[in-house]
Amino acid sequence: MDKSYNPGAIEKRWYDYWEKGGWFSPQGGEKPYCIMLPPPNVTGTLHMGHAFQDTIMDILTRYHRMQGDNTLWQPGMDHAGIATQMVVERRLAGEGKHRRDMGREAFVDEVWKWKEESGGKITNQMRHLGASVDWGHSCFTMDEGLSEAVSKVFVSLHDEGLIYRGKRLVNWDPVLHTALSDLEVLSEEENGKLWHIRYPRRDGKGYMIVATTRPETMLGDVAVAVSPGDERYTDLLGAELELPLCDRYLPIIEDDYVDSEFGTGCVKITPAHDFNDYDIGKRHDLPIINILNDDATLNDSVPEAYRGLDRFAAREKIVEDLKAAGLLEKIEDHRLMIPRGDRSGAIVEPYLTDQWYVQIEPLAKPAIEAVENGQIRFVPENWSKTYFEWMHNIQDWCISRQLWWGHRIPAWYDNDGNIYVGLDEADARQRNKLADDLELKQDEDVLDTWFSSALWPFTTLGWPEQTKRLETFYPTSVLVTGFDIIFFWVARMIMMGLKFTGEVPFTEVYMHGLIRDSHGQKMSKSKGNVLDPLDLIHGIELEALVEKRTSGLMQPQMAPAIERVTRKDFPEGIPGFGTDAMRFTFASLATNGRDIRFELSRIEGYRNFCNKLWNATRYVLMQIEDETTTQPEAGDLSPIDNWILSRFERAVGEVRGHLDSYRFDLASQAIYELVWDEFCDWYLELSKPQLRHGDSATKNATRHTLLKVLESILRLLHPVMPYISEEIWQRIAPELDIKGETIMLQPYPEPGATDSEAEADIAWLKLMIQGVRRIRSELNIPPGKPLPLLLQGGQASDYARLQQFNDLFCALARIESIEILDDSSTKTTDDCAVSLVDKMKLLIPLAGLIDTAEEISRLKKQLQKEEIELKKSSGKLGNKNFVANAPEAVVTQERERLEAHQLKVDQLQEQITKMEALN
RNA sequence: GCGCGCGUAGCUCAGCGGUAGAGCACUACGUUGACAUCGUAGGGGUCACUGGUUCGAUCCCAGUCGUGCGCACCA
Repeated sequence: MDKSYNPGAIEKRWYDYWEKGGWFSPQGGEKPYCIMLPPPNVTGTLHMGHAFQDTIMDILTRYHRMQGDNTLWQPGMDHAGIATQMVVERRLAGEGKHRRDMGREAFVDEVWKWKEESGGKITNQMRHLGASVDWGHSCFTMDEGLSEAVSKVFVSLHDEGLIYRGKRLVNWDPVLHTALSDLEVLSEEENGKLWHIRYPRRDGKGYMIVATTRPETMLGDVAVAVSPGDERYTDLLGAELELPLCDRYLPIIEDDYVDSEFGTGCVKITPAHDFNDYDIGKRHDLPIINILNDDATLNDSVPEAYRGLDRFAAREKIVEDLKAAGLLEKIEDHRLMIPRGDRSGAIVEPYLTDQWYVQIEPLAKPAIEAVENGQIRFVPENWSKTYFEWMHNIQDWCISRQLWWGHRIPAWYDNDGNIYVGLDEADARQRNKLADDLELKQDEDVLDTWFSSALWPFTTLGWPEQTKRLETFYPTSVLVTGFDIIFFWVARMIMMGLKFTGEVPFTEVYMHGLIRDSHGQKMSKSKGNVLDPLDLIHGIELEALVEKRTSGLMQPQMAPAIERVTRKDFPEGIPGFGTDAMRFTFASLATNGRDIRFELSRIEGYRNFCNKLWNATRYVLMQIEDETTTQPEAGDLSPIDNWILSRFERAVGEVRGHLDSYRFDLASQAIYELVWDEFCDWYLELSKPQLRHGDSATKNATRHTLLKVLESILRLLHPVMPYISEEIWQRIAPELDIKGETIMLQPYPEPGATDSEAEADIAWLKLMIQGVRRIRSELNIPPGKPLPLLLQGGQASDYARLQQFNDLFCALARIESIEILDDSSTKTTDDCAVSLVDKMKLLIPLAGLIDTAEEISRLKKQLQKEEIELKKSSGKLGNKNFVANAPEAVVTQERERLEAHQLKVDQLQEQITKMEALN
């Protein structure tokens, strides 16, 4: 074995080996266990969030597979309508082409080509991550089968009246020329203005002043509203206003919506371009005047001077014209919420169009109940509140998108505009008994990507066919996802799952946090702080990293700032840490928190952990090299063997408990401590004198325990660190006559019996060794210098243990001789450094070694600490209420503490007095 | 406005009604044949603040301050 761990050298071959072995497919077994991969966008690449999520899913998958469950991790990808169409359009733009020139069919062909090219990147990344997904059944949302399922669901919902088509205001993205659902619109506060405009009274008796943030919409005004009972305006009711710049008159109406306190207390009403106004218009039966084209230029219903102008150019001109006409009262600065499309970033317009909707309330109700009654459990539990909050206020879902890439809406129109829905055109004709020669034209629009994603848990398993896979794995076990798509995806899967299968799609939802950079910033290409998981695995030079982060930016002017930060954060670039170190890092970061900061120091630490394990293995292999190691008799096992075996059993219980409760941070910590703090720091060190000086049975037992514990640790670790565990296991398992092609199908450790006696023994031994080491270190006695030791005041148990562990103790503490001082001893201990283990004093003669003054100051420091603790204890016990009310065990424990501290204080004082007398 | 979080060691975070923990960073010493990607020892915290409940609060409750996120919003 290499002297240090080199992930690059080992990771490659194992993934191929596993995949060729076919072990990623379900292996059978009584209990099914299934996780659906949240399908990544086929045209993207995996970012740190994906890698984190995939690590968690792979841990769960491997954990359950090793337990013998019939385990499936179902992979696949999403066609990501808008995002993908944008990517391909941008690529075409680079070649000077536009989709409108090439036509729908040719464009969609282009997208498929790109999909083939790009999709491979993600599978490649997942392979490097070690993801044990069932590649053989990988799905794509636009696959034939999944697409048929989409049509079937659409038709079925339509038959039930739960899908309808309607003309109403939607969020319109004027750059992408499509409708968006509420969720795809992000509103943020921005600087704007509030224009106060004079609307002249028709009777010539002055003005009413209305305030607006979007003056251009005045061209679509149909009324001015005031608050009912607003005394300023009561005399105006029934009067009319002239709409400036237009040849129209507006009624004055009263509506509760108006807040008389805000602005001037009157509101211009533009039903075609504002959601609130739309409602008011309906209440008052007002006309609706749409003034926009679908690219947000002004249409022909506005005065000629404004036609064809972009909405913002129109705004400027209108303000100028109002000013010229003396109708602009004032302009104020104003903060307001600006809605933007989440993909294009364009300001979204409320726009009157025909769209398809899902009537959501009937679907939401059972979905709410499923979480209320515990059929679905959120982890952490709190997320159910967010879920309920949204579900209780849910709005109908706009599912049509004016795009070319996606599932075409299965609806056809005749020349009179009648709508016929069916699985395909023939089905539509048949269902509606249409003549074969009736001309039909399919709806041009496609469905929201999330419509097909909502069906993912059952369509990937074969639905609507009642396949064996569907029967076996549905409902799935757990959904692992980020809270940012709880509405987009989680809620919709629950609704659709219940509707079409009658069962929940999953019984648990584990919501993980969001990976941020080391400064707590969300990672994004535009901020230039993204990390490619592969770069952490393989490493990347600084220059390449800078190039990667600054190329292809939407805002190229950000490049210098990005470069500066990158050079500061990664002055040396990124060394390759390997997949296992990265996975362990992700596991250790998977706390219940929402934000997760990713720092290089963390992954570096876990790379070192890999090296530690690697070298522990080297040690074990060196020990067994020229020996035959056999299963020892129980009686041959020494207390240190029984100790490490017992510690292992405890760790197994902890790790399993943490994995079962999705606490990957605690699980990885438990493994880390077992490997490093117990196995390496203590057992390996204790095994050395054992293997050097023990009899042959002891040596054999020690060798066997080294192998056994290491082999078991590898199985415990495998779900988190699949590569290094496999690599080492392949070398260790044969030594124990364990047969098996791979560690991934070996049984996951189950907790066995612990040995509290051995644990107590070794705890004592550790205290003894540490007592001596502390004296050495604090008095600057070289670690290698052998020392004589005097013992005083110990109990029978101390001396019994001493006898048993004499050699180990002397070896690890570097003690050359031990003398026990009984009460009759006259030997002076005045000039000894002292360390306390329970009631026993460990004394090291200082003659010629160091200055007694140093020892005195060292002892005084310890004394101070003990006195503080003593005071705490005696304070508690002095409180009558504490003694009377606290549980018996707590009081007893406190009394013992008091006694122990008192003893130490006495002993330390005594020693200080003696030593001071010497000076 | 409504909802959900967070504030613990220099940094990043666990913990949680009964002596404050980890990793990294820091200090001192150290090449004893697994490992310097290391070892040994050590320093470092009125657990944001104020009240309350309790024998006992970092933990439970109320409030304050700071901070983050989601949803809905007044033209």
